[in-house]
Amino acid sequence: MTTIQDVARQAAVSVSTVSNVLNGRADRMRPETLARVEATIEALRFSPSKLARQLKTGQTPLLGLLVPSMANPMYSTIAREIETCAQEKFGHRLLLGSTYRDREKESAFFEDLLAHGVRRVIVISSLADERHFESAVDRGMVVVSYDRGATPGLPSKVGHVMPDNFEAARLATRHLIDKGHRRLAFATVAGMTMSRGAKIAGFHAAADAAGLLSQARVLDGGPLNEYGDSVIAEVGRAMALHIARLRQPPTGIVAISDLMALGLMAGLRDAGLRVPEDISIVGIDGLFLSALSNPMLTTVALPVREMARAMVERAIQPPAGATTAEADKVFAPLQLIERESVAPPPSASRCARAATAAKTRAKKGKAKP
Amino acid sequence: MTTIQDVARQAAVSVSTVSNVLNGRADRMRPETLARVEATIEALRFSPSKLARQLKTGQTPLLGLLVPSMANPMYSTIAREIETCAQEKFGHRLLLGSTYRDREKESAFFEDLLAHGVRRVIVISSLADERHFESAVDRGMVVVSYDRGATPGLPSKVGHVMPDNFEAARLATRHLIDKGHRRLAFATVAGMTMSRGAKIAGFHAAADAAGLLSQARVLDGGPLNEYGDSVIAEVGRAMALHIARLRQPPTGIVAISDLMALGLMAGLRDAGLRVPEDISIVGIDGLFLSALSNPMLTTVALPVREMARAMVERAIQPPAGATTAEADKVFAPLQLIERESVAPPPSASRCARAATAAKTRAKKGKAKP
DNA sequence: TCGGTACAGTAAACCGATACAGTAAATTGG
DNA sequence: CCAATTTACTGTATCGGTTTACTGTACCGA
Repeated sequence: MTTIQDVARQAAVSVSTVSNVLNGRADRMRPETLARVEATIEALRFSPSKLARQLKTGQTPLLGLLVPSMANPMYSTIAREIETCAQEKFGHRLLLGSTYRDREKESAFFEDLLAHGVRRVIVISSLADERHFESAVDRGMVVVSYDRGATPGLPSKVGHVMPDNFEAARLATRHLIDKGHRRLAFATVAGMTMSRGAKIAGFHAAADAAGLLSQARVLDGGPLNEYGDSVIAEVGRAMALHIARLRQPPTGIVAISDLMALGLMAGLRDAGLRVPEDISIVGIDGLFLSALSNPMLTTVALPVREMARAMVERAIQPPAGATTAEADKVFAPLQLIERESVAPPPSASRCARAATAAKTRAKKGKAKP
Repeated sequence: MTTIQDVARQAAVSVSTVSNVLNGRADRMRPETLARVEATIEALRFSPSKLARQLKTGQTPLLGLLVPSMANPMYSTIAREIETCAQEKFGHRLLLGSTYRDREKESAFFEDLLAHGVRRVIVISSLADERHFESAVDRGMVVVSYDRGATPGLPSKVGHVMPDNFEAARLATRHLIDKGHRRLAFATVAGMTMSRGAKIAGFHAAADAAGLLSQARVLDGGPLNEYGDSVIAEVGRAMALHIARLRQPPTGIVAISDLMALGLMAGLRDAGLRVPEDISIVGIDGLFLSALSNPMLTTVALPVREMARAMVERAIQPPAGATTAEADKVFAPLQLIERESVAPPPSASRCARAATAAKTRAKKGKAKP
């Protein structure tokens, strides 16, 4: 590899001068010197080692990104937006890691980033405490966290960006209510996100506003296994079987995420129930994949690109004094995308009929008369 | 940040000794010195700067990974396997980039990697020529490419790992033929992968073996737009509309990828055709998402983990003399996963009936009597 | 007692940049 | 005309490690 010394020698100037050229301090030299150095750089196809530069300046154009699993389409979508934004606006590349929601892996990643000199990280995590983030901040890192709020009252050192989860769930739930549903459920998974609470609150708020609180229940699919994320759909699938066996199953279900909704739909079908005729489903996320399902999933789309931009900006250009008490950035522009997975609930009679039919079909789940 | 000097001072030894401890040269010192240094490292929570180390050694524990788009579930699945393997087996982290199948972005990424001192890259690309890879190899990089073969005859400097695409397509096609299909099609997208050719050949080979070559056609959905990848499904969807309008539509379709298959199924449904009753579909990839579709997609699963492992190994521990003529690594353990999207073709009479029915349903595509 | 060999550890050059202090020559001012 | 300033550079310490060559003992056999 050609170095700055090679350029200096070739152009018959000192390395300092070459360095000045590289760093845009052209005012300190004659135009002809500048031209000569630039020509030499061009001729030698010289590109300064970011490494050596970083060792001296302590700055590296790298952004760490921690996700529970890249194989989860929601996270890979966010990751792509983050990467594009970081790259195009700030010339940063991405150092990516999957944590499988494991504290050890998460800490190890932070240590590695520190050792690599990376000082800005965006983390999507569900772990309850963020002390390991804070300790990283103490060691000079800028940390931005997605989809978790600061503990109220406690000023946090890490930035927080999240969608308006409360509103998203409320919107989804109200859509169901507007279509006539009375028996509602919210389908979730233990420990999946920190935002679970806000979504459940939104679900309850919508139910309450319609006087349906007593008929609104939260269904928990239990904790995720190690491979964590692509597997959420399987949890939804299993939960659907449980739902189908209920004496009074809900007629409208809000899923914590699109992947969960997709799993739920598959499981309902396994159980011989039809969506939306027997049960309506609405997701939260707005994955492009949810437009491909059968029936096409009705969902509340989150402003992914905007949130990605906000995270990157907060990570790379932290506002002054950002490390002390800082308001969470909440993104509101939610969009309910009405597709096919929601319909009015079955009438009482139809409902009974459906239940009978379901039992007949349950043997081998081809949902056709 | 604490440095090696801090440790040396604290432990009352020279930095060389600390360095020796760090690099496992314990034989050069008394056990008690070793213990003292180790204790100090522990106490100071010292972690050597990978940066400084790399500047000296020229080695960095970073692996570059270039994909067309992280939002494509197939690539994010591969990426996850690559990351896990690189991390667990070699302690390498991933520097990830999306290229959107753009030559400029691809070259820029290589330049950046070089400047960052990263010397090993895995690239998933569809660009026709790999000259920019080769030039990177000349500058000291180890490049491994997925899903493209070396130009036969020309010894390549880059490693090649790929599934047995020919066999995958052949398997998928034969499955259709075994189920009684005669009118076959292969659904693809222009420029999507370099492996298109092998898949088409496998498709033709299976058709030929059954004497069906004249009834086997290749359907091309045209080139992808800039956002490239999550959009393949949309191409499939559009293509389905075209297929539905054909005078003699195929009864069995092999899709170049699962995402394409998913789009095809959605589009066929839009057009009022039923899968598998009217048309059977089989995908290639084995995405976990394809188990969630309705009907569940029959697909040929690729050995993702094994391929990921091979790529990582080839990138991090290149065999001696690997830069000269090297055989492509082809992975054969393919698995046909039979699910619901394939059934025997409609009989002639049923077929006509279906066509009529399709027209009736075509207004608003609720595929139910 | 001497030369040779382990042993235990150190000093210093080096990796490729940046940046600050310094310097020689040209220009300016009074 | 000479000191002061500006212009246009250069020399070198520095970032935080690794590594090679070297040093000073202690021990050994002859």
